[in-house]
Amino acid sequence: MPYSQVKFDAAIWETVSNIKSGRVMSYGQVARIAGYPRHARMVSKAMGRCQTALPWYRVIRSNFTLAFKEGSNAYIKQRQLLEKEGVRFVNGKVVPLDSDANKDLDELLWGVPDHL
DNA sequence: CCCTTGACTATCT
DNA sequence: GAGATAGCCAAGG
Repeated sequence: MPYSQVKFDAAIWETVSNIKSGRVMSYGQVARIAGYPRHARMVSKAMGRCQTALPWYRVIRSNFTLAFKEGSNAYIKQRQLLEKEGVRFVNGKVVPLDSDANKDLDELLWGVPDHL
């Protein structure tokens, strides 16, 4: 089957639009779940082509950092949108939802890891 | 064709 | 843990 950008885009948009508020997913995960493994790099392209509203900001790197250059407009916008949904950041990295058990008191109270 | 470029990832040093 | 390296794959020059 030849690569169809139309079908690829549709699959990606579908997957991204299903990410629930306050949750995030990596580019690789989106690509894989959409049925296109190893197409992480293409996910951003597909999202850029989407004309309707899409929760693009819920897609981040596999290492829990944002894909845009830190300090850039896009980075700030994405971070604000995520924080508005309750996503917390520590050291520029998104805090996984169920990691509370692994965090010490200082980090829970102040959002600052002890080892700095 | 060959080469470069990414909103990427995994695996070394 | 920060770099370097090597895969990855579609687009565009």
